[in-house]
Amino acid sequence: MEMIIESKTENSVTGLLVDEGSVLESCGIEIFDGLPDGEFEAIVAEVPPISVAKGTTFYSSEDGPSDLYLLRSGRIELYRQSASGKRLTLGIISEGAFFGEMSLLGDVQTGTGAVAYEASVVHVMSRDYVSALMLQHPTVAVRVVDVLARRLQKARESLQEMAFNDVTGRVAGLLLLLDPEDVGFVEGSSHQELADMVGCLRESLSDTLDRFKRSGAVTVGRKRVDIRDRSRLQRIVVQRSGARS
Amino acid sequence: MEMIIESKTENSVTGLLVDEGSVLESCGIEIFDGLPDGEFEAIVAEVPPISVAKGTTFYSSEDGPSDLYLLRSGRIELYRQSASGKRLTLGIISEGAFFGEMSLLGDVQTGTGAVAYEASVVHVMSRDYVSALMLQHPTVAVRVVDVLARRLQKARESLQEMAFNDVTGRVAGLLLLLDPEDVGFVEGSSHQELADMVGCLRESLSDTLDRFKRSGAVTVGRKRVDIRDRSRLQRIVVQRSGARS
DNA sequence: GCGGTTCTGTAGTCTTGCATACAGTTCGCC
DNA sequence: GGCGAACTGTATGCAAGACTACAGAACCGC
Repeated sequence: MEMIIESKTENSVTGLLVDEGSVLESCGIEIFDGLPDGEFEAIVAEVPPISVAKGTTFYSSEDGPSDLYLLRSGRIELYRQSASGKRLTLGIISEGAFFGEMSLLGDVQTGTGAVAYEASVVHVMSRDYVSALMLQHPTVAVRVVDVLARRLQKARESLQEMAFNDVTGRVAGLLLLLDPEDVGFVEGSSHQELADMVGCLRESLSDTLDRFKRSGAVTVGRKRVDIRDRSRLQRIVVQRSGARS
Repeated sequence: MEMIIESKTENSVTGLLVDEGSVLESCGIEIFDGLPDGEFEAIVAEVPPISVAKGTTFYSSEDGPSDLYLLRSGRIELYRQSASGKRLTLGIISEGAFFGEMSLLGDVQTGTGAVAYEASVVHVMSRDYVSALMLQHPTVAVRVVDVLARRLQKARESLQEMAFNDVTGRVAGLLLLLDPEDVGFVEGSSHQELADMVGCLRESLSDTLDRFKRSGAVTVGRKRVDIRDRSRLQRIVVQRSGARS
């Protein structure tokens, strides 16, 4: 259900992952950070950047990824889709992060899709290239471990939320997560997209938002939700997580 | 919801993880396999094995893990628990695998618990020790990446199943997964435990099993389910995965 | 064998959210 | 400015499953 957001002021409730790799240092790629000067450039020289238009599919449900992708700029949506067309957004990968990690495994797993959420630039690296890289630069391997451990953590949190919270609680958590910095609003996502993140129907989501609106917790606009009473949303999340009675 | 099973004849439907690290080679620890002779012994000498009784808690929901654990023998249950006491089994770690990987991250995340499912023996390694180890032996790091990528994959499959399948479909998938070798039965788990794996009430699970029984797909005994018609269960899984109509 | 404990069967109520079906609205494009 | 597409509001039936509440059955230890 939940996307998996990774951000500094992180909300552990939903486990959504957005803005992954937001803390960038020297080279702008999370797993290559801290390499000796010049190394990064040498590595990247081997795999020239490729620009893709919004909507480009990197791999889809039928064929899993066979490469690892480094996102140089733009945003990528990771998702799963059911036979009947229902979609579940697993996460949004943003600048500096990688995706397609299943390709690191010998046996390519099918099931996940990745599509460009907006125009993006990526480096494409083969499984073998990445393996060699990690063996040669242990710090890179350690960084990858770090990122994967974090994503696993988030995925399990999502699982937990899916298991314990009802739609109301999940939506409340999502809103808090999509506005971690407390900017006061969430913009750019349609109800359908939000629904895909929490794993419910669009109608159920609209309905839930409407209830939030009537209770004064939020205000809704087209592709926009303004958070009026953050603490109320927080209370909803707590109440709905496991204490159904 | 789903446990995460890792086994050779793997069932991609549920994404359950059981029998992780079942393919063991030289040293018996998945991440240390393939090290030069003597290296493994040297590493382990630093962290003597510790025996724990069944039911021992390694870390609980309140305080996340601060160490990495290598399971030498026995089985460990990873779980999450809600405020109201509902439990969700994330996975069963078995011989040769590690757990507590969140400790590899700087910020210790809370939420997951780990408890000995049976009498077990573990090595306990500090975060720093593991980091140093990975830097010194890149092959170890690469192995860890491999395992984490696989677990992430499984966790996302569980998420997907949780989002798209109803309880009936999930239970069918669970049974198939708990009997990957087609032994013909699943033994040793109470209805409560099975329910914790699929993320539903015990009553709902009993009910579902009963329906399976009446349809001739299974036979149920105390802590035992015999699978009579495997293909029927498979059909149920497919039908229920996304095509609710 | 007895008593407690753990496990399983059953039943009934009630809420949630899916499925379906439209109507209205805003937006972008021509 | 108008048309079509994408987005949002609303309503209704309906089934799944949570929650509650017991009762019987199998096991365990003494």
